[in-house]
Amino acid sequence: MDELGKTEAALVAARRENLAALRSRGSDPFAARRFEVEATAAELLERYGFLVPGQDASAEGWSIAGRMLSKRTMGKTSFADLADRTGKLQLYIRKEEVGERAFDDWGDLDRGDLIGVRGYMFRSKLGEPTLHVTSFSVLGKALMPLPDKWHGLQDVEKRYRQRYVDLIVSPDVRDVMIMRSRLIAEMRRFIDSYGFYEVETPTLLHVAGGAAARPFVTECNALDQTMQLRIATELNLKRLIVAGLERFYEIGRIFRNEGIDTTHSPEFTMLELYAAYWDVSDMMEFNEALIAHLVSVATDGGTELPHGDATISFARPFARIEYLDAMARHSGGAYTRERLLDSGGAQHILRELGIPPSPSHSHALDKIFERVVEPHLTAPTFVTGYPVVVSPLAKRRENDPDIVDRYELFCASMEISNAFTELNDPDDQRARFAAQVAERAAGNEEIPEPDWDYVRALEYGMPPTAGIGIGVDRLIMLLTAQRSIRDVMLFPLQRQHG
RNA sequence: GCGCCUUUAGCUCAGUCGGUAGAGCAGCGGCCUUUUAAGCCGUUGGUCCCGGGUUCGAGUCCCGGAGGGCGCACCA
Repeated sequence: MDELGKTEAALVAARRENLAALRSRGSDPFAARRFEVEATAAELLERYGFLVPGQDASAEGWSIAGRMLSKRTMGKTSFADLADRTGKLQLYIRKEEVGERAFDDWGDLDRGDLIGVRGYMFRSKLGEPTLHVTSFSVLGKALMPLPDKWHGLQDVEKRYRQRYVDLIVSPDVRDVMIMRSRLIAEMRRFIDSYGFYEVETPTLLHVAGGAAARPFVTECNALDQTMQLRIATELNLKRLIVAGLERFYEIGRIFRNEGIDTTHSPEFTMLELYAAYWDVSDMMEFNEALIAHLVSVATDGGTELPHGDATISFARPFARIEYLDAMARHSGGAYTRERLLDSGGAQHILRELGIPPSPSHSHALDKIFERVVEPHLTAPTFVTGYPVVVSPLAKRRENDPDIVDRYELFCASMEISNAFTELNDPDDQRARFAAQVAERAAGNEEIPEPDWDYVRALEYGMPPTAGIGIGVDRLIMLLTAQRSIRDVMLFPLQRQHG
């Protein structure tokens, strides 16, 4: 634990004195067990919105609990702000009504203390709906001082490291986290309405596969074996397609041992969903409906999201463009199919762009796309038809075997989802894994070791299937207009210091 | 990994040309029966991120380091 500075120690000491005073009057904050909460702040504000200044509803008593965020005492009366999970409610208390002993307790309350109060609603002279307190109990004491009541917590590092403090004093942050929870619940509800099961698959794996990323490595003591944290849920989920579950999804934590920036976190939440007998076009319809629905929820029925100084429209249908057409369009026709689908041609384009050479054809294509096309994808856009070299798990097009039936949805220059018709031909899959072995041997550490049992699963027969992965955190960023992925995570990873 | 910015009281921030550290809030002591960043009077509180260096003298200048933010690189 960090040592306290002298000033801070004095503040804590003052609060401990108030704690002792409360205990001496039999009001030990830490002795409280439970409190019967009859209403929330939001409920009382809603219910008594009709009161006019000076009017009260003293016939109806309510109890409410929360944290006292400020106190304004004027001799024998006092106002305070009480915050619960739904918002803030002003409290009003008079010494002559609650008695000296209770009012002394009130005087020993510090900003941040937890209390339960009973009283009735009225509207104050200045028009604020307020609970007139007739009795209260102290339910917990804040020994540590809260940040500045006006400016709140501005220190970004402290906000992430002590998120509990940030959440106490920053309503905006709390609102984002609550909206995140609502949106994920809404995602589940929407998906469930299509008859999907929610499943959970292991995060600890012997070989992390299904994506290209460096894994976290750990030890399993009981097995005395090295394990990896999953980098995708894809392969296990498709085993469940083989198993016959047909429609299911997983919303789970994924771990990638790579860079950290405003759109990348080492652990993040991914939605992966699979539907037997769907193809990529079915998935695109579903994806578009899901996103449009979530935009509607986030904006109270709207179709536009704020993004920086602009707004982005999510009115359906979203834009659609073929991968190769997008490359051609944004290069003035210079990046042709022939050049892109040839490994040497792609490397040559990299040189033209001044990008260092890539270890593989697939890597080169991703670099080119990222540089040339992605910055233009502000409005929601489905980019369709990816080269097979960047899609080792997707099914080739019937009439164009160099291209797979896949799309990625981009928005605000971020990749939001990635979907394809799944490759279910075990021989083709085996061949593509074998090609990856070569790439891995050539030094691309992000290429996973092949999961040969997955190929064996395909040999039992997998129906035609479409699958999708959606980066939940990035989607929440979009829906809540946050510029950093850390701002949609409760406890973002920070370096340990000391 | 590279660049830019940043770190001063519990919190939010000033700190000039290098001259011995300031405000507001919070806290503490008063006054105050409808306030809301309550108000008024008084007052406590400092490892200026850490370590070196230059200097008579460093929060300030120089070097090194740490944490954080942003950008680049990296990142299916």
